[in-house]
Amino acid sequence: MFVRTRFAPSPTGYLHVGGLRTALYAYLFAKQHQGTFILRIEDTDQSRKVEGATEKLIDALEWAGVEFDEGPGKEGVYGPYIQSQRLPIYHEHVKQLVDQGKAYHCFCTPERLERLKAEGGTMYDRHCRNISMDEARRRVSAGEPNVIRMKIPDDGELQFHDEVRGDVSIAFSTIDDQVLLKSDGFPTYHLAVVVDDHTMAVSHVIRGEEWLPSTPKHILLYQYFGWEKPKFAHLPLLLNPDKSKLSKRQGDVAVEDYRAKGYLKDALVNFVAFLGWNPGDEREIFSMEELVKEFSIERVGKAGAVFNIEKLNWMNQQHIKLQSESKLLPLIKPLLKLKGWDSFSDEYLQQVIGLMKERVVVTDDFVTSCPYFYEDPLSYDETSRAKNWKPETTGYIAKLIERLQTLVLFDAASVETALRTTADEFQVGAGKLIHPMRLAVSGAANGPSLFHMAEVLGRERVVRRIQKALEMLR
RNA sequence: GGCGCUAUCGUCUAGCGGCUAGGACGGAGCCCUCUCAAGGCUUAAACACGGGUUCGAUUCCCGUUAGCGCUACCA
Repeated sequence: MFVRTRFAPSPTGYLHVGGLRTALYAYLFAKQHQGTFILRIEDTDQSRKVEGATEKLIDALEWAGVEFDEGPGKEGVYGPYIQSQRLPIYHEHVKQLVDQGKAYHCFCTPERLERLKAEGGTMYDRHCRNISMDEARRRVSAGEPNVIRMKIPDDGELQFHDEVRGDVSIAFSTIDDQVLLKSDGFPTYHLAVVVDDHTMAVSHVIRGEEWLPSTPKHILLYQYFGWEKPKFAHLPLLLNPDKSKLSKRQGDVAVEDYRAKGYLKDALVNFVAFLGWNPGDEREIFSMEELVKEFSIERVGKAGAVFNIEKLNWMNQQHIKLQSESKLLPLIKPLLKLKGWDSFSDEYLQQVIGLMKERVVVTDDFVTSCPYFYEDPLSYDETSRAKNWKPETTGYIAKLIERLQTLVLFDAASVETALRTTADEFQVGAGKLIHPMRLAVSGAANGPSLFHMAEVLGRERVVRRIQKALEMLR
């Protein structure tokens, strides 16, 4: 099968997670069939221009690992890939339609259109459809503002097959004479999408469900042009927890937001892939490579899916656990730098990552949940102090620190032996020393294994912190 | 309002005529344990409603209801 898919966002300033999923599905489908994945920028609305939006979009896609083969900056024979740079192509095509009587100039003013609507009209009344070609040409050359509308048949219906929804049919009587070319000379989405998908040889149009109702118009255009139509697949929407269309108001929707919050690209990609698709068995953790191998349009669901942060968190945790310390390291270093903690060796940090990997949900946690790996405790957890630092504790710890100072090898096993021996001497449980020592060394009530933590921190820090705690906590 | 799409635990979902309706997240409990996690085990929790078709419907058909989408010279 010859496959070319595309992701065709309008440059709004950021990549929406729903857009990420649409792009991902189109990408997975193309890659799986050794096809081509195209990025096309749909910027035909001049009033909605956002500076730098395309760059941000590309940046987010690249971060996520959804790499396009053709698109802005990767010009192929089908370019340009930015619609505002393709105006002549649209003009040439729409002229053809007008000449063939499949579209017509409409001179109705915005005021007239508004009046029509105010009077209860739900569709354009086709007022300009009957203007003769000659008159239309005359008025156009006289400079009268106009748009070009496509003629929709009076009756009948259009049926088409959707790869995820099956057969869909819509009566022509419910479809408006769609504007194809705006008065500013820019095409509307409907014209541009059809012309571009055809001229770019797109084989499968994979897009959001919001486009389903206008697909008949698009198919009619393919017929008007005498082109073979691509296959269509309309994806279910991503929803807010209250089931409304996923929006900014109810949380983060930009891919950049999740990136900034410390989610791994693998986790976000895995998660959005599973919003509307599953492999049919019980596996859930997938890499991009596995998704490419296993994805299938047939298994894409039809119902909208709520974007559930809790599950994303779990998935991120799973992916962090799977990631090696060395892969995680470059993700953590910039975060440490922000805190001014940038003097640690890679080796030390990888040990910290090894201990923390199973206890974090986002990468920020490697920094914020365990400051004790980067600086001496500034305070001590009050609850733990009240519970674990009794009057007799000072004596135990004082003895323990002596032993720690004389250890030949300061590793987890030796520290543990030293602590348990001390506990035995005082005839108390090891817990009577473990908890106070943890408090002294980290200032926190919980964290990784105390003995391993001690090994990673090293004798110097551990001894220093315990001595300080002995003064502070007595 | 019109048109369209959709409908299994709270959430993501499996199921493609016969199942004790399965899994995952989250919740509860237990185990492990130096704490927190991780992990293991157990548990509560769903077929929107009403008609058909059928020996038999979660599954097929038709309604109803609900949700969502579209209804721009926005995409």
